[in-house]
Amino acid sequence: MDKAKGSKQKDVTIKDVARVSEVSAMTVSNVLNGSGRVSEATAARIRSVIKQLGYRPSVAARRLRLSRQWTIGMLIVVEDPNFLSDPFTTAQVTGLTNYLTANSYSLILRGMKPSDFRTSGMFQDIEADGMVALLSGNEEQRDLFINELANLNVPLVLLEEHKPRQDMDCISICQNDEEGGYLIASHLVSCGAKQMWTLLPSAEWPAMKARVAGVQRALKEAGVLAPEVIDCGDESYDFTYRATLAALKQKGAPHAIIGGNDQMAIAAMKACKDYGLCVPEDVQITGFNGFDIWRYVDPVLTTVCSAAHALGETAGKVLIKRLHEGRFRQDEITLPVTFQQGSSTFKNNLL
Amino acid sequence: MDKAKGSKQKDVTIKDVARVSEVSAMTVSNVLNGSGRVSEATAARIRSVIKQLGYRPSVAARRLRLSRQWTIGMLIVVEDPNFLSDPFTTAQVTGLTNYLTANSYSLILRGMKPSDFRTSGMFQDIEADGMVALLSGNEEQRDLFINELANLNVPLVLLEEHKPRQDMDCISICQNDEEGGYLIASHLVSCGAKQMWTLLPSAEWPAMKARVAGVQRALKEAGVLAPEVIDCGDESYDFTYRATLAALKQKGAPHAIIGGNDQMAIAAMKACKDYGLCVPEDVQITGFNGFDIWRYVDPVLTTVCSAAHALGETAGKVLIKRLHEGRFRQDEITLPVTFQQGSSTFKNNLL
DNA sequence: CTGAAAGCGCTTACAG
DNA sequence: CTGAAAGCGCTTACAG
Repeated sequence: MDKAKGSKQKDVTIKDVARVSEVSAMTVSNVLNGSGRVSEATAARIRSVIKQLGYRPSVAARRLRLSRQWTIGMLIVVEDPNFLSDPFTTAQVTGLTNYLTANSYSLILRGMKPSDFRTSGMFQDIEADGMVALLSGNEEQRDLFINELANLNVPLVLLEEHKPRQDMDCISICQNDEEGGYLIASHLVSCGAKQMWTLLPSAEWPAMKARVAGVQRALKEAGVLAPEVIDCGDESYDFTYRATLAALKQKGAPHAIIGGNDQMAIAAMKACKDYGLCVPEDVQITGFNGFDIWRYVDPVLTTVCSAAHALGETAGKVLIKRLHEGRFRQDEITLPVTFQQGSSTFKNNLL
Repeated sequence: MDKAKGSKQKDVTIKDVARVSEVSAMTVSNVLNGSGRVSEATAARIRSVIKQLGYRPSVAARRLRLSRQWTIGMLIVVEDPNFLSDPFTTAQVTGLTNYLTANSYSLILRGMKPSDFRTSGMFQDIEADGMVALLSGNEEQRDLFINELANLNVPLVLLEEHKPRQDMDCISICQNDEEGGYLIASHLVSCGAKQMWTLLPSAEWPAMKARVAGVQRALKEAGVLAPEVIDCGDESYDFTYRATLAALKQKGAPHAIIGGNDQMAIAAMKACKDYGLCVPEDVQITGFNGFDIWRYVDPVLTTVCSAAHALGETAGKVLIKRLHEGRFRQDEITLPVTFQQGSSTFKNNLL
């Protein structure tokens, strides 16, 4: 019955191999795991029986015995049900997965909306050796998820999010978004912009907040007006386009528009064009992230290249290290970002 | 020692709950699984002990006992190490993951290059109840992976790939790419195009091949010249841009360029502009897939909307059904695609 | 309504 | 160099 239900018909176990090889199960186990001493003759015989019988060890049994899963869970919390639509997210997932695969770990992937939070017990079916989380939503919502993850009692890596409490078995891996915002704004100031907008989604991303903070720092240093925040609702093309167009109509064009990410910048660029403005002559525009997409538009976007793949890879690296060493060595790791000049801003960059 | 290595300190087991509740372990199990009859008083007591002790059942133990994993594996084989960079891929992953999560299954994700194929035993660490695969590479390479997956002895779903052999416990889930190609080409013919190029990556995607076949069918029916295939090397922006520009210089502009997907069409559009051509006046351009990206460009791309999310969701649906029913009911499912008029082609569509 | 026993497939000490 | 025994944490018949 259970078999008919689609479970593996894994008929051959270590005992079968042992019987046919005329040894004990534990000798087979020793051959499999290289532990203990087994004569080469016996080992060779066992190996051939394994091949002949098509024996494959049960990882479920090994997991139970060793209480290790060789599995890392990744949770992505975003409003968009298509939770992988942002290339910044996918690059992190890819970086993590590639690292884990190379180190014989598996990745369990799960996406949720901030509002999907239920009371307790959400991830208990995952049973991983560690968790990696990429969260959006307001601080309260993110905290709920972080607490829930902490309840799992496994090491936790927070991507683009600060570690909330010292006593947690947790590390934070960020890129220097604040610096990125600073670079962008300094560049714009050096290009003569005095009045700027920042385009943000309503959903709170810690990364976006940091970018804005960097922008503000640069403008303050330069003695330029703080940027006006345009809330775009969600960060989709349509919403951003409409919000930008509405703002243009209401307030007239600023000197520069700082997109929360490349996609938003591109939507804003289209809105500017449709409003009759030339980029960069009438209004300069910048993005953030620097994936392939920034080149799809004309003029090519000035942006900041994110270390997304490296974020994911680093997450995997520190997590596996943590699993071996018993604790994280740091509370936070920050990866650098780099400024990328395009044609959507001027080039008389004084930096 | 093992604990220090980062395994869960799951100290409390079903036995602990049983002891504290003053019942046997199996009564606790009955409460947990709703099976068997337990008096409401006992059940309530046990539930409160569970909460108080923070007991969480071991899924590893349950898996071993039941020899079911509640896990589906997804394999993505692409040349690009950033194996989630194509939105067509991510939408399928998302569709699958969302469906699985809603049905209490987990998704294990793994990406590989076609050339990463090793001899046998590649996925044995995955131990899932079923596998879903999205493959690229030439037919021979894809066959290697399919065979390897078949060796796992679990039901297999092939996305955008035909089932190679009748006797496999396997189903193929495709969208009607051929029809999509047909719609695109018919549209272009109705818009006056007589000489066309198709832009393809060197890597073989079954989906792309089907699109070309549809294009050819339409042109043949219309008595128009078969399209010229421009091999772009890989499907990245840079490669496609350069290949298109080189072809323009060598052969002059065709009436229309049919991109293998939206990204390639956008790169080609940029190449045409840089070559001094107007779109669509001098050359019409079409994409394929219709994710948000097709709107990022100016003019907006004429394309075909793919059912990517539905492909992934359907994969999950038929797989879980198969797990319950013991066999797949069909060999293949084909989802429809829809034509999407943009401004990168004319609109005097006679269809 | 509740329990004692067996067993899922491994690996880890401990003997020999 | 090799093996018998115990146990990882569950659930499934089978009794009572």
